[in-house]
Amino acid sequence: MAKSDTAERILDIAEKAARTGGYNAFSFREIAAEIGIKSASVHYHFPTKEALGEALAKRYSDHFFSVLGDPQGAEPAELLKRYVAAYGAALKQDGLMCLCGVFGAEIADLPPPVASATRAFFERNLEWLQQVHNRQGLAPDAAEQAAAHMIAALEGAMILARAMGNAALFDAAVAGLS
Amino acid sequence: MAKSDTAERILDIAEKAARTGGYNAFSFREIAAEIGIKSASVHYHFPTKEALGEALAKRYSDHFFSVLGDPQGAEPAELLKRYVAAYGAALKQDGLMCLCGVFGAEIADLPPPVASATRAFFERNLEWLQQVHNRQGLAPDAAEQAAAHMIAALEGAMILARAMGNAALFDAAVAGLS
DNA sequence: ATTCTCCTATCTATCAGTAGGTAGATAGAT
DNA sequence: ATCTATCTACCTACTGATAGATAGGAGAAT
Repeated sequence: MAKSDTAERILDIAEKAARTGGYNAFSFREIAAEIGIKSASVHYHFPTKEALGEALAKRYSDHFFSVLGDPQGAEPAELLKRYVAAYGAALKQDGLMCLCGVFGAEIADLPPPVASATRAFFERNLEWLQQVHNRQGLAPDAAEQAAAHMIAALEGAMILARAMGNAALFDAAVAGLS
Repeated sequence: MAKSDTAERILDIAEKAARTGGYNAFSFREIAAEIGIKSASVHYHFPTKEALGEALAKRYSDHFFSVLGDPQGAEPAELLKRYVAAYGAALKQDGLMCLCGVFGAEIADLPPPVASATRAFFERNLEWLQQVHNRQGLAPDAAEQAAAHMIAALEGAMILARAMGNAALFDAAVAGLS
């Protein structure tokens, strides 16, 4: 196995906590307790908290884009529907925020490697969406605007829906997007 | 004076920290140190952290809506421009996130009174916008959708712009809104 | 086969730092 | 005298992190 089972479990537990309450919401002790090991053993897999945070953001980003697939693949309209659905699934299936949305909100207080991995997530989002919008015939400027707008609306819709405790608000907020 | 000068300074410092890194980013000790008093003295003005957090969200909300004014006042189009500008100012003048945007992202981990005050902010936003959209002739359902969409896009645009370290992305993301 | 060596993954025990919070004293103003 | 706002001094709980020990398995050398 490339990554040990324990390392994956650490990431799973940390991700859930981070997507609930941000970077300060997961701790080595709590993760360890949930797995049934000692906090020192968590440090064996991830030497520092920022290393764990960085791994978290990278894994989240990779999973996210593996779901979306190639922006040059399926029909643009289908890809955009898939994109909106991916955010909706994160909210409704997991019942959690987008990891990088939470990290993005507190980015100025994150350790540089974590902030950087978070930035990379949004950078990849912008690129992916711009490619899809280009295929729809939008000019580069318009494609960038449309991409930024979609990301913003989706991240914000998650916050709004969670803050109000009303998942239907997510759908209302993104109704016109795809 | 209704609120002592010290209490206002406490709120100012806490707000800045919270809008940078969330609820866990401000502490009684740091606030006290910045003012030049002891942390026990901060507890005199706000007995608990959740009381401070609640006061923070309420003051932020009140300031915000006092800037916006009466939704039945100026022309709807003008009000919407003002609404978008209020978010833009929070980002560009203060260089910070929307307080309730940050709190909203981590709402599931906030003490109930803070979560409640955060929810109230979004509730007020929805109501204010719905009134304005109603005046523009939108049906109730469409007005609610439009309101949710605007809030989402603006909160998300702040996150995106800050995460990417590029304030122009905010403008790009909200270009079509008002 | 047995022994030696190395690696993985965990443990115990501990550290310094910081968190929020409290009790009780005190100086100064009303 | 009382109230306001601060102080000193302390508590318990938790944070991330480290040092050093240990058990068990894998592979190589004898």
